[in-house]
Amino acid sequence: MPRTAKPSPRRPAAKPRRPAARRAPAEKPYHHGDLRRVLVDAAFDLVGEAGAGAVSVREAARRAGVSPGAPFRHFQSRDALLAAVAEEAQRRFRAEIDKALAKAPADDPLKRFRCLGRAYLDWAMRNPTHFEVISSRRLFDHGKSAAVTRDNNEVVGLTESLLKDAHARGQLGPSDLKQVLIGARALVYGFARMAIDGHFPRWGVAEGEVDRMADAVLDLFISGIARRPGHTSA
Amino acid sequence: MPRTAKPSPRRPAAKPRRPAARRAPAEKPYHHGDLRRVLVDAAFDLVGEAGAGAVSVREAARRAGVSPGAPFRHFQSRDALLAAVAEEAQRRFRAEIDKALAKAPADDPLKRFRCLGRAYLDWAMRNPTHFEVISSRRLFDHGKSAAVTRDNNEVVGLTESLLKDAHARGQLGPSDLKQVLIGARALVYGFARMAIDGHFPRWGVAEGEVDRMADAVLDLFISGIARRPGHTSA
DNA sequence: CAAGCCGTGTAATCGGTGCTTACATTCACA
DNA sequence: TGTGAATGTAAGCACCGATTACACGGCTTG
Repeated sequence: MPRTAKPSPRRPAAKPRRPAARRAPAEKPYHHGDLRRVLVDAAFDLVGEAGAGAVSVREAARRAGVSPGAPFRHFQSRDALLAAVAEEAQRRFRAEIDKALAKAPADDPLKRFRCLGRAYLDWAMRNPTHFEVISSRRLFDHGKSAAVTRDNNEVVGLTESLLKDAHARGQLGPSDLKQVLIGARALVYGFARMAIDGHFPRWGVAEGEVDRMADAVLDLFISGIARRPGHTSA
Repeated sequence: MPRTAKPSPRRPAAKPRRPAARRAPAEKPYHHGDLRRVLVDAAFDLVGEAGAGAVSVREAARRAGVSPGAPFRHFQSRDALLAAVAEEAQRRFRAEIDKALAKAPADDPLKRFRCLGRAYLDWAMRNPTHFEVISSRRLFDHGKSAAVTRDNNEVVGLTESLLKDAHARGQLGPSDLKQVLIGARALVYGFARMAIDGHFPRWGVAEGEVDRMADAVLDLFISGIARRPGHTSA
């Protein structure tokens, strides 16, 4: 695949490329300072600019100002490079989740639960291509990255424990917790993907409405699982 | 991309390219019978075998027994070929939806609504790669195919009208219909994508449980929007 | 029936891609 | 200070999408 056949912006060079180990930056040291890092950054940017499909080893090498074979010293394959990008994306995603939860009321699990969902949607809609990388396999094999897997499992555990806390406090109705967990996750993941995959226009949701709709749908779901007058909580 | 680097079966050639003009299809007529159809079928199979990424014009040509340039007489680009595959997939998807609705009780909109969701999930999980083709843009531009767009809009309209009917019959609670529509769609789409993208294992849902979980989640959502004792329906 | 247009196939070619191998350079450590 | 390991370059393979010039032959038309 011509990989969307970019005109290949190709930086005008001008890369000091680091203070050089000892003296005189000397134009172009044979060894790149931290090629691995630069390659991941370049690939990360490529994902942001045109999606995972736009990532090519050669383009990353071009942006790093290095020969086409060089990246293979650091990444066994294109997929490995993409996996590194996924790890970076997953790290940032996780950080935003944590930040949002830090701002949420510490003593209301159900509100924290909702806040988690909202933060998830916010990040996904603001970083659609990176979200896709960390979400859909086929773009890269999640099993290949222990870091992504671990981070993911932590988010799962976090979600689960918030739900359990809410249940313990009597905030939830009689529904099965696991079903609620999966339902919530499906709802949020589906909403994010609808946005990313461009489904909203044909479902009658205009660009500017998406944010409010996100809130409304979260509220709808939560009101559906919350304890209601007239029901016991178990 | 080596596009999964197939060993490239490559027919044993033997193309005398005989006159064979008049009768007896004999060996190999210069003109293929219906190359376009055969190419779409081949590409359709490729999607089923290894996903949309595995579709290459050359492989489709190989399977059709024609030269690599031949497909371009029928499809302007690889994307156009993929769009044709998407149309075929969308057609089959739509057919299954209609079939399922034909079996559903005609006088219970809410049950028909649930049945539609279940049929959606069934088809998606049985045809993950084709579902992905008709769902995520980036694989092909939905705007390029009027047929896919039309079919999609019909499904949207169908869903919407079922919901309206349910509301008119007092089967629903006081929630905003549009929010219910989007919530339902997000839930179902998200569930399907979780299955396709391999999320269920890390969310604690084993292979064999997915089907029951699908039912449970549908019920959970519907019970959340259905009219409940103690509430008026509007 | 013959002529020839034109749709549809082939062959050759171009540039882009992932990836490998052989070689060159430099760093870091003994 | 010398040397091996790490890391870059150069060249090249196979595959891909896409384009072009040319070959075939079914079809209409005179």
